[in-house]
Amino acid sequence: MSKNHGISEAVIKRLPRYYRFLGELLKQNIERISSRSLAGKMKLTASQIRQDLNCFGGFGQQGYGYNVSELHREIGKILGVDKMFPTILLGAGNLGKAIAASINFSARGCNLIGIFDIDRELTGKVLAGMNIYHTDELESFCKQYKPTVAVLCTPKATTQATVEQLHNFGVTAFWNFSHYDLTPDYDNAVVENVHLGDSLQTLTYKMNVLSEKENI
Amino acid sequence: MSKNHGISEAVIKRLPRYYRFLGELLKQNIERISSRSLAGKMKLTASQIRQDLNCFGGFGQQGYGYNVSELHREIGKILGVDKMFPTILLGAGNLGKAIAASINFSARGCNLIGIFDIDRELTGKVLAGMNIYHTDELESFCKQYKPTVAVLCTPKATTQATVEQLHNFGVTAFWNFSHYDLTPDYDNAVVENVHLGDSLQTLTYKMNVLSEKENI
DNA sequence: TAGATTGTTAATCGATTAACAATC
DNA sequence: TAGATTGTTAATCGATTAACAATC
Repeated sequence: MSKNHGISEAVIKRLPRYYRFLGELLKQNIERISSRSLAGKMKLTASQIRQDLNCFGGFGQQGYGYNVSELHREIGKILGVDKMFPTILLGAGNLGKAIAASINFSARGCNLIGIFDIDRELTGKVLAGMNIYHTDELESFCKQYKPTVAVLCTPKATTQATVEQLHNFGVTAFWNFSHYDLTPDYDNAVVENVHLGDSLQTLTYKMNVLSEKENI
Repeated sequence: MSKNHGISEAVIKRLPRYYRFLGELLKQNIERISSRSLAGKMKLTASQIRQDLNCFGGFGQQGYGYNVSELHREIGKILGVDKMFPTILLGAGNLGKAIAASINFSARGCNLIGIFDIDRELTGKVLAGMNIYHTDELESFCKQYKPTVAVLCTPKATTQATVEQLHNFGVTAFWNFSHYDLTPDYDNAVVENVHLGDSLQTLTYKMNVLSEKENI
């Protein structure tokens, strides 16, 4: 796991949210904002916002606050929204299809260039404007197009092997939706595990607590 | 937001993962496990596991460790996997369809009983074995079936209004996939926001850090 | 009994919040 | 200049880790 230039995971997780809120303000033609007023909108503290932003530089100005469009641009740069990481998606099942169709990859520095599945029924069909390739073609595709990001919508059982293969082919970032918990042992790899089932269960846990409370 | 019986958010977020790993061990017919050995598998510390579990009770035994099937059952009970919260899904777009089809709701204490969309093109079609209803029927449906959990795959713009409406109809848990950040002002409501775009951006951030490091 | 491993208290570490001097 | 608000240091809070007595 990379050391993230010393920026804590907690701060990193908040960055995309800052970026979104600033984008909203920009749309509303709001020119400047204070940490206090942004904190109000985002349900954070002004202190935390100033601390977070100062991890990356002094974007504000005393007595004025932050220039919305400048701050938005700076955070965008930090997040790499202007990048074009060649990205592939593996597993064109229900979730894979939905992600290919509904995520705006290019607004997030990723360029989706290929979709793969083992099912020959799907191979050749079109999804999100691109052909679905058979997994057999993965190696030659990677050699030619050199993707660096992979979206994993693969079954639990095959994920680990797929990751090892992809890593050999030069993929270093894994957005993992499979039920397999990916903990990369490579130094030069980054992982983001998304486990939707776990997310639903934290909700049901809270729901249980809530309903117990009400039954008292 | 509910106070979760004093259990910290960090612990709650780890519970579903404990449950999954214990389920795996159970499948492998492993009878008992020590906090040390579980920590090795889950890449946590033994200390943390013992602390986490002791929030809910003394499930282990000195000198022995934890009985896998007992601990699995206990955590399942805490998460409420045996519940049957009536659940509805709003928005049968790409993501809504994928979630309806790919999430095992019943294994997580939820019983998906209805899918709704404003698009009359979709109304009447079948998804995940059930009819898609028009949003107009939401009120009468809620009065009859009293769902308590809602999955929101709705557009950003309509989410807040939908939540207010649903809350009036008795829905108290919201699994929110819309791009709108839900921060419920009700006491008797729980929310889990899932923002897939944000998740991808934390990955691209780390990818940027990684590629900068390599270019040194 | 001796060995193992928990439950739990104490120590450490990190993240959030508060305070305030610097400065626009 | 006076008022506002940042950047930054110090204080607080909470979560993780370490240690160890209790006990199976």
